Amino acid sequence: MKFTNRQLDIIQAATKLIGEKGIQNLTTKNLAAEIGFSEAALYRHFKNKNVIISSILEYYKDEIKDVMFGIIQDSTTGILKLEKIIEFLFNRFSSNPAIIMIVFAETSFQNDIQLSEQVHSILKQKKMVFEQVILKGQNDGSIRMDIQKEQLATIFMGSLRLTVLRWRLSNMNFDLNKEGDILWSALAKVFIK
Amino acid sequence: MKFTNRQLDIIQAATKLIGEKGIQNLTTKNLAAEIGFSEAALYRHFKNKNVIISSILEYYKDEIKDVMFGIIQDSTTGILKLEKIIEFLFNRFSSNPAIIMIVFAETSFQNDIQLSEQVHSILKQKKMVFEQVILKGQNDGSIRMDIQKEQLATIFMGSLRLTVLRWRLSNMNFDLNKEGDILWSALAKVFIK
Amino acid sequence: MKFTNRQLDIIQAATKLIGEKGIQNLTTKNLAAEIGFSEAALYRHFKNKNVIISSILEYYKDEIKDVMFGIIQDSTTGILKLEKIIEFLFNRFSSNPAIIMIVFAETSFQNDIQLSEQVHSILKQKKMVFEQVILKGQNDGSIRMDIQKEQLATIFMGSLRLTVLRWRLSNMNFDLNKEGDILWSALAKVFIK
Amino acid sequence: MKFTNRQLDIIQAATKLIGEKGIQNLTTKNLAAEIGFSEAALYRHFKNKNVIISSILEYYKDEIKDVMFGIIQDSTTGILKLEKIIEFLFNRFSSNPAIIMIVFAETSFQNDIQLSEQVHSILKQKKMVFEQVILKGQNDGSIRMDIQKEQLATIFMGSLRLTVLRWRLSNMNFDLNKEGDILWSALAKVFIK
DNA sequence: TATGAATGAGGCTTCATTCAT
DNA sequence: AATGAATGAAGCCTCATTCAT
Repeated sequence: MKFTNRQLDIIQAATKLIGEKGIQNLTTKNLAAEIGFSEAALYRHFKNKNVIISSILEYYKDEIKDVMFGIIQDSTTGILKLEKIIEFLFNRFSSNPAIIMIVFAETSFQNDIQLSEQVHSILKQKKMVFEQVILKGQNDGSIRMDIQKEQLATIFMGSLRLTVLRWRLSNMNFDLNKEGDILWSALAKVFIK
Repeated sequence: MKFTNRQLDIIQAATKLIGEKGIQNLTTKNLAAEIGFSEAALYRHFKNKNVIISSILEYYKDEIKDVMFGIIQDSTTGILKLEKIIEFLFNRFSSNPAIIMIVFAETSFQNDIQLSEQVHSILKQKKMVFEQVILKGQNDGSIRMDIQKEQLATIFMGSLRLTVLRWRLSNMNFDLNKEGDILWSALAKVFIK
Repeated sequence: MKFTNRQLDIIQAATKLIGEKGIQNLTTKNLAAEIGFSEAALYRHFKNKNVIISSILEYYKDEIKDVMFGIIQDSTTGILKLEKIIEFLFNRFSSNPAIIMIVFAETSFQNDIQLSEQVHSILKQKKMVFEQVILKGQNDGSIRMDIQKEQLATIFMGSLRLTVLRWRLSNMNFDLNKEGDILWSALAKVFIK
Repeated sequence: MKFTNRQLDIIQAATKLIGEKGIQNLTTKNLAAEIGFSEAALYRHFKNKNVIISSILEYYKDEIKDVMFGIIQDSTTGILKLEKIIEFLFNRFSSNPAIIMIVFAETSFQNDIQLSEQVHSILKQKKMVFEQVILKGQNDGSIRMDIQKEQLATIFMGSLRLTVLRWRLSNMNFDLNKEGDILWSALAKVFIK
């Protein structure tokens, strides 16, 4: 196990707080109150607040990575993998909106060099995964080859992110899964050879 | 004029601070120090800090809007308009990276309802502009019609945003304009009928 | 003239501010806004804020003193003088409630030794006036002699002050003049021989 | 217990500060210094400064109420109750002058609607207690009946308050208990049938 | 493991006042 | 006579963190 139960409690509570009002809402006071114990107790489980944030990032990175690798291995063609991934992600965000602000948190941690680098590294890693999937798709003939995998990955991730962001900003007042379907039917036309 | 000179000084200094380390770096103390006067002096020019942030958002909204409308009217086909816009934006961000964190600041203001709505409204407005441009492109035959303008706008804005974000996170260690060209050649293939 | 016109404007505006929300509401900013000019302008007319407060105290001391001396000389018996005075005062407070907080401001200026002494001196002076009136009443046979003038003055002033205070605290939601009449009919029974 | 020990420390220190120089002297900085810990520590014991003030008011309201009810039940006739009460109050103020500014603080909180109402409500409650005592005195024949209990209460409380106020303004340079006796002998003559 | 108490640093804001124009 | 700009001091409050119990 990477985290103790108590640490998982904290990660979950922190996710909720960030999901509600952004990182500025993640104070030790709010966090302790959300969990239902004292602020001091937090320091039994994590060295400091930055380690908590860092752990949150790791936690969701792993969680999403695991599912994505499952999808990648199960699906046959590259284009199908992308379809399954987008389906999973929109579903995940839809059922747990709080994690959106963490998964797309790149701009939130400029403050702190170490967190900023961690966040950048996670983004690069995700991009590489998508590029590999797209490359396979180009090789298996399901994805067009006249556009480089890097640009297709940018288009895929970028439009996905923006759609999810709009959903958050609208206070989730449209059906994200439906919007995801519509986006995918557009992306599919764009990606197919 | 919408703002006094001193207000423009403050907006510029605030932009710099946010550009460097995010909104958490925009404190009254840092801001006053950046401008070179006392914290109290800020309050002669703006009612409070939220009004400063709000003004920054308005300022860059207007600035970018003006140029975009110029481009929209000058260029002939829809696809050319998009090309000019992307060129302008990458150039703008490249020459003044600080504004990136403001123009893409949507996640930064969840804290504050009013700012959050302002930021959402700006995003919606931008999306509509892109949709109109795309619609014209579809009517003039320069842009494909088998994908709805809304989805094309999402693809356009999303991939543009993600590219710029990666540049920031990489500490601007690649040539944003060149990357913009590459992205555009991909998008062009995607958009053309 | 003791004060210039501009100084009288300032005294009047300050009275209004204090009347509305107490001395804590008398800030240079509020005062300037109330008058309709700049804060800096205040310093053309008064050396500083304490001098303004001091002037307010003097102004109303004089104003009330003048009327009271008129009453004292006009009326015949001591008891009639008291009646006229109480009538005048309740009428004055009723028509201009703002001055109540100034005329009864003794607890407001503890902060500042000089103002505190000024306020004490005004109170002592008022008390002496009432004692003289009562003494005359005792001599002319209209006021009982078995209680010392000092105690009768305390009873008179004290009950008057408390009645007016209650009126202010109730947001002036009863008829002060009527309540003054009722109080006076009680006091008259108490004072008469 | 209504308050923790630390809260009582804070109430006591605040009382002292207000007693010395009025509410304007009750700043978080002064208060923390008086107690001997940091400003931040205050906020572990009270939510904010207004709650501190509110607590002070409650504390002394209760304290005085308890004693007064004891007196009311012990004494026989109405007039005797009044005598005991005045004796107790002058003694209390004499031995702890700081609380005077709190018990007579009605004009100090106009600034704040909630405090202002609290202070008004306390005053009304006290008035009612005195009116009840007086009513009993009128029924048991010890207090005159030709003046309404409301007016007698005003006379009683008003003259008491003014006497105490004069003592404070004079920097306590006369013997308050002795002055209380003198006042009472006057009031007794006034109240007795 | 947990907490109550405490704190230094810093947050935003208002205060009365000054000064050049 | 008046003002716009500025300021040092101070206001209230929250932050992340520590430590003794």
